[in-house]
Amino acid sequence: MSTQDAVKKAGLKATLPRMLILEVLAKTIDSEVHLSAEDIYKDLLTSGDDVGLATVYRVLSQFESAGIVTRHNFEEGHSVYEMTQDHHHDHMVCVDTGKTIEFHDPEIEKKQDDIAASHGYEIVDRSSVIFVKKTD
Amino acid sequence: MSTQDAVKKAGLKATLPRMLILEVLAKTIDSEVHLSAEDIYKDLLTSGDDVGLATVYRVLSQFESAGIVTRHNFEEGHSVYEMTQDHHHDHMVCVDTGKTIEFHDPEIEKKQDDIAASHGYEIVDRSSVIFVKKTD
DNA sequence: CTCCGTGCAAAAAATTTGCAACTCA
DNA sequence: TGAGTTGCAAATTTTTTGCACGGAG
Repeated sequence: MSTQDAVKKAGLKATLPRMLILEVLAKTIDSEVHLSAEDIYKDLLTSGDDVGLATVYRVLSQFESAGIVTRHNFEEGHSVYEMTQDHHHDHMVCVDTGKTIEFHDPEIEKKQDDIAASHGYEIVDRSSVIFVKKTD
Repeated sequence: MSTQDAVKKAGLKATLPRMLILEVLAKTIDSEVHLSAEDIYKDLLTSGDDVGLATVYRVLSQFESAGIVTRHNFEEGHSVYEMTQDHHHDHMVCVDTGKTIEFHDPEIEKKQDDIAASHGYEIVDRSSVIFVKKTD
């Protein structure tokens, strides 16, 4: 499914600002870098694309509702976003360098499912962040 | 160790505002409720204790550095705090009711340790939040 | 023409900071 | 006493909202 289709499927018009924002996010898909609204805004300005910051926030919010992007609140005073990927993954954040590493472990998820079930719940979303530092 | 000692050990004076803030947090230790700076501020005002909101923020920040309290960024636009407990635990947040359930699983932590180690890292902190809803 | 979307500016919400007054050790 | 603390107000930072204009069908 193209990004245009994904946007239309969400009941949103495939407008230029929206496509531009998706492009910026798409660039970081493999780099494990997560962008804030401000980051995306600046990136667009630098590229000569005049998109308002309010629009970036509005679009990200719409995309999040549509499941096109995922929002994270790691720890700073702002949210960061990434394009939603097929496979769920957790994050390892280096407290010294800020580097992010994504990982996935079926066993951990299975355990979490079991624990939720034992309390009468089912999981709708997960957010596991491990703060790490290089082993000396 | 008394709360006074904990504060002094952190190199902070055991002042009235600090003790009051700790008391408010202590009340919620068993309820699995997490308070925001604003919550604590209002609680104190209601009790007739005039502590400035800025002081609440400053003190919470100092307590967090000292390891006396733990800050969480579940998902809203603000942080919530709880007194640091001996045993690490993760959180299950009900998306419908906002209820929080704490749980702990050694196997999950072991797996996380292994994964971090395999990347050359060691874990300094964890934050796993599972968003759930009641099974139908 | 109508609706949806956008930019801009103002508003909110959350948190931090400067500074004079105050307090605990 | 005097370094550490506090309250208040002002400043920041992040995000949301109101509104008039603009573009696609």
